[in-house]
Amino acid sequence: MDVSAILDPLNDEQREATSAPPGNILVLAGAGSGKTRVLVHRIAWLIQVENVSAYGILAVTFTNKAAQEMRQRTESLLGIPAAGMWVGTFHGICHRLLRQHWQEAGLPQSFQILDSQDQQRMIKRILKSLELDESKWPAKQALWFINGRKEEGVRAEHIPDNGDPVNRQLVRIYSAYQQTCMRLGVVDFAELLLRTLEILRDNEQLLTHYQNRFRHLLVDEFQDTNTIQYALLRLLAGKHGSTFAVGDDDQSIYGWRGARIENIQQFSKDFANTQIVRLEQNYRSSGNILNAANALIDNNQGRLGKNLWTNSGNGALLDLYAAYNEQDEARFVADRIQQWVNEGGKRTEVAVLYRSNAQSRIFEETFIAATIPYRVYGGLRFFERAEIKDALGYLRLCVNRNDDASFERVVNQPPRGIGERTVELIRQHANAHSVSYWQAATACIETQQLSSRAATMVGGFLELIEKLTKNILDLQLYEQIDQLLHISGLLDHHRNDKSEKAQSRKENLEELVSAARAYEHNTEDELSPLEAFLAHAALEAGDGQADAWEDCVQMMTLHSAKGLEFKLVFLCGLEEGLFPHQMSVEEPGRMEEERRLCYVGITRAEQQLVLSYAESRRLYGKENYSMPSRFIGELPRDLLQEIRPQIMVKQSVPATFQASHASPEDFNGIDIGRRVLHTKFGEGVVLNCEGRGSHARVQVNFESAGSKWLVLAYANLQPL
DNA sequence: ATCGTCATAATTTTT
DNA sequence: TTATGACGAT
Repeated sequence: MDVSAILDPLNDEQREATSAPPGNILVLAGAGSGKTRVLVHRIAWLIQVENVSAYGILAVTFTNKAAQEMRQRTESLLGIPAAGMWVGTFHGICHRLLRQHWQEAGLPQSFQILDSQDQQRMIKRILKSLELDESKWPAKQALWFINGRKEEGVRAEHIPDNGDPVNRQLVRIYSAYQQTCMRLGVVDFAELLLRTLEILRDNEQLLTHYQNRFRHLLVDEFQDTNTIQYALLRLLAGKHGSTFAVGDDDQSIYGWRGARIENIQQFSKDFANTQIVRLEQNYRSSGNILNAANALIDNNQGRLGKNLWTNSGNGALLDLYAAYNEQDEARFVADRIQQWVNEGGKRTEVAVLYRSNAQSRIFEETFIAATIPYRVYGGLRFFERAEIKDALGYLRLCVNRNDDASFERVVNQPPRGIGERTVELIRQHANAHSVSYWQAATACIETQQLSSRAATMVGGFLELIEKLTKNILDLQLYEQIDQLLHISGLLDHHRNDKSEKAQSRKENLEELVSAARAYEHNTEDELSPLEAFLAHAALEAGDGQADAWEDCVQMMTLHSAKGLEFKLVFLCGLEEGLFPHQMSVEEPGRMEEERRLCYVGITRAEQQLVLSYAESRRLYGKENYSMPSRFIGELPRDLLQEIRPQIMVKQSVPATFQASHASPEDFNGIDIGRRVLHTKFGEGVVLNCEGRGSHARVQVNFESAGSKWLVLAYANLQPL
């Protein structure tokens, strides 16, 4: 057996983890320490050295992308497809189990999946039917409550009445929501996990079967597991399974949505004879960047403890830019990017990271003005777009007449004269008789509860769906969707609209047909291709933008940057209240997560990290002045290089002394009467100056452009 | 049924 | 500031 291909590319610690005897292993893998590599090599080791059948391996990740990558890299290392191995997200794997055991789970065979949008709409309907005031009972809060309880494995009937009327009402909503889901045959994301846990827990035979099958569990991003995912792992591992968990407590940034960093500490208590391996050698960032990250995260309590190191040298210092305002910050970043490109760098190697999405706007505007191509991550994904959801709504209705969410969505889309009044009648009938909208609509027509006009329209819609169902019965998946788009009138609806939006909607619909054509149906399960495609659409929302291939700067939130790396990283908006975010400052325990988020941001950088903050920032229409983020102060001074074009800030002078005259050193040779050169306005003479630090401004009389006040910090004036 | 106006709220996001 | 949703007017 030649194991050199598996072990040779690894360092000692990676090798230790990879080749450990089967058993429970916890790998604490620091940022950039090769955690995916260890997972992949471990799988190869199990198969090639321990003679484990691929059939006995279950590998779990959090994103579809990570799952794909793991499968791909495993197969390319093995040189053969790892047939029979299960690799997927928790949700994907639970979905697969529920499809196979829908009867045990008490689900209809063709159950549908609600994404969070669907779920929220559904909760809104429930709130209405319970006659609750939406301003007093926001759907979001109910959604949060329901998902939170489900992720803890708690059903509505398990929640004790603690006398709190708010709690009581929320439980009532939870209960009504759950009943409706069951009646309609739909499950939400959390339900996929909870239901799976329940059927395994309550069905000895089933549990034993899977425990025997999956003797080897591998988990990526273990620090992100929530209560139910952890419970699921324990259940599946049983007494005889081996669990190989890889994670980094310092990169746990999803506590706010239920991830429990404690799971990583708990692991060695719940999984017998756990061997712990630390991966601390970092292959990504230069020494200075790593030292900054280490120093920062050292401020957190209760860490498992890790210190990243590298043998690739210190590299450049970290840059820190104190911007005057957010525009100045964006301009500075744009300048540095152009400099990077001028020096031969690629734009794809550059990332602009920020705490909240709202910050992207000013960068976008600035980059457009500077003609810097960029790509913003986040936002609506392909299968979440309204027009795509409309089309899928029709298909779901074909598959499941009881899918009220879809019924309501498409009954008047495109508009066919079925107004709110008619829909409300159907809703009421459905609620009163506990039947689906489809059944209610049929009944309303029969009993002539609708006006003749409405009855005709609704009847027409029902027939349309029937006809559609028949028409597409024997077609290929992509033909089914193509038919649907034509028969439903969706395509025409968007075609008739000349607006730019409608144009792109039409293109998206066409893209949907292509997606269906490219979709490979796994014939293993009993689902029809259409049903499988619908599940795929819900479980894997697809990419945001498709145009990733142009060389452009990457812009994203810190959260979405996790797992990525870039040569040049800008970490922007480092201000108290923004990062760390105000909401985390106020809530106890959240500050450490903010710090981990900052740690994640720092460790994205390979060669150069540029930090920036703005002294004043416009937020929600108001000008805000804030202090530099505490995280800046937690970085070692000697790793930082402060960038302040031409001027020096004197911290010792109180702000109240910032009168109209500044001390000469603020202006570094640019004083009244001096001739200066400006890149845009050309030559001029300094007439006046005021302010200090990065607020310092000068009035220059330009020969061609006339007299202007300029902020010295970014005017980039050359004394002549 | 569609458009315009007003109030309101506003981290982070995958499945 | 802005986006979103609810409501009222054509």
